[in-house]
Amino acid sequence: MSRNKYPEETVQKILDTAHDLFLKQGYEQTSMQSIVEALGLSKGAIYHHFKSKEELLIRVLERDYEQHQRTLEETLHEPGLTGLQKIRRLVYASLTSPSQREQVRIALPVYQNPQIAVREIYQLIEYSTPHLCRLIEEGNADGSLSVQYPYETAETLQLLFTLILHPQFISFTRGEWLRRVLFFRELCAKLGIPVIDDKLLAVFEEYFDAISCKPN
Amino acid sequence: MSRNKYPEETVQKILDTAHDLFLKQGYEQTSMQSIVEALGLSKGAIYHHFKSKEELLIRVLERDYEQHQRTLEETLHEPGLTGLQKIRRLVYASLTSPSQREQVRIALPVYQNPQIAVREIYQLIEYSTPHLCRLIEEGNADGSLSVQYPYETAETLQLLFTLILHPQFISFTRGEWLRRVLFFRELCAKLGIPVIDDKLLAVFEEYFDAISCKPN
DNA sequence: CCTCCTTTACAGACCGGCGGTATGTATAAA
DNA sequence: TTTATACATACCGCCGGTCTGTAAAGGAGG
Repeated sequence: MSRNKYPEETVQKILDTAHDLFLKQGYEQTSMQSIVEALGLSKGAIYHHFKSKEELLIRVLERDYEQHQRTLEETLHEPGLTGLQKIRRLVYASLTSPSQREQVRIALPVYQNPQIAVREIYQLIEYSTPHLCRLIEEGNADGSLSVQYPYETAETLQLLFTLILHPQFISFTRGEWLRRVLFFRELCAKLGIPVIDDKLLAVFEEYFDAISCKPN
Repeated sequence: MSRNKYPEETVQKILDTAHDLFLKQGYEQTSMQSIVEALGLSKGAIYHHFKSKEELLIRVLERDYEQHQRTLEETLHEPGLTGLQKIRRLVYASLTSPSQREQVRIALPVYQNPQIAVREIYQLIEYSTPHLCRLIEEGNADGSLSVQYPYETAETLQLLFTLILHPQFISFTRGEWLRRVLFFRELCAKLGIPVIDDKLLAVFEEYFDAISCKPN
C-alpha cells in the first residue's frame, strides 16, 4: 500500500502508538522497531514523518501539553473571577482531568524514564510557570493576593505540585501522601496563596484514590 | 599486561574516567568504547569489574555521594551546636566544598543528561532528606526551631536548594539567580527555618560567581 | 476523459556503532 | 604445578538512522 490520501491520520497514529509505548515501557526501552510493529507500518513510514526518535518524543509531549493547556484555559474563560479563584480553578482542573489521571496512572516511575520526566519539568517551567505567574500578578492587582516574588513563587509551587501530583515519584502510601498535601497547603498559605480550601482538600483525597486504584 | 597486583586501583581509574566523561559529555553520549580508549585499557577490563554500563553509572554516583557525605558529617562533629546552627553549617559546607563546585561547573545541563540528574535527585531524597529531617527534629527538641512537618519540610528545602545550587538547571543571569536566593531565604524563614543569615547570603553570592566564572 | 509527469507516502534492505558476551592468555598466589 | 584472577580481543544481536525502490495521488495538457 502506498500514498495514503490522509497522511495526517498516519502521523496521529504514530504519535498515539509512541505515546503509549513510551509511557508504558520507557523512552529508552522502546525501540523504533517495536513502534513500527505495534503500528503495523514500516520504519520508512515513521522516518518519513519524523526525522528522529527524539523528535518523535518531543512531538508526543507537545501534543499532550497542548491538549492539557487547552482544557486548562477553558476553565479560566469565565469573567469576574479574582486571581486566587482562577488559581483554585486551575488546580481543580488539573486534579480532575481524566486524561491527566490516565497519564499519571500508566506512566512509569520517574527513575525508569528520566528522559520524559526531565522534559516534562522543563515544559512546566517554560510554559506553565509564566502562566501561573500572570495569575498571581492578577491576584496582586485585584487584591485577592499579596505575593512579593510572583515568578519564583509560581515556579516553586508548580514544581512541588507536580511532584505531589505524581505519587510514583516520591511516595507511595496514602498516609505519606496526605501529609504532603497538608504540608503543601500550609506552604501555599504561608506564601500568601491559600489555594487549598477544604473543598480542594477533598478533591486531593479523591484524586489519590483514583490514581492508585489500578497500579501497574 | 595481565593480573595486576592492585586491581582496586584499576577500579578507581575506571570510575575516575567514567565520572569525567559522564559529566562532560552525558551518560548516553558516552560509549563504553570511548571510556576504554580514554582509559588506555580494554573492554574486558571494565566488564570484569562492572557488570553493565548502568552499574558503572551507579557506582560513580555512589562514590561521589559518599565523599560528599563524609565532608558534610565532618562539619557536624562539633558538640554544643543547636539544630539550626548545624543546618547552617550544612548549607555553608555545601556551598564552599571545592569538589561540589567543580562538579557543578563541569556538569552538563540537566536536560542534556537526564539519567544522572534524576538519579541524583533520588539519592538526595533517599539519603540526604532523612538526614536533614533529623537535624530539624533536633532543632525542635533544643528549641532553636519549631517546625510542624519536619520530613516534608526537609524534602522541599532539599529539592529547592538543589535546583538553586545548579544555575544550569533553570536560570542563567546573576540577577535571576539572586532573586531566587532571596525568595528561598524568605521561604525558609516562613517555614520556620531561618537558615540564610546575612553571612550565608554573601556566601551564596560568592558561590554563583565561582560557579559561573568558567562556563563550558 | 485519458495521458503523462511530478510528488508524496510509504516499504524494506542495509549500515555503523552500541552494549554486552565468550573465549583466550598471562601472571600472581597457593 | 595448579588455580584463580585480571585483563585482552574477537565477536554478536540489536539499535537508531539512511538509502533506494515503488506505487498511488494529484495536477497539467490535450
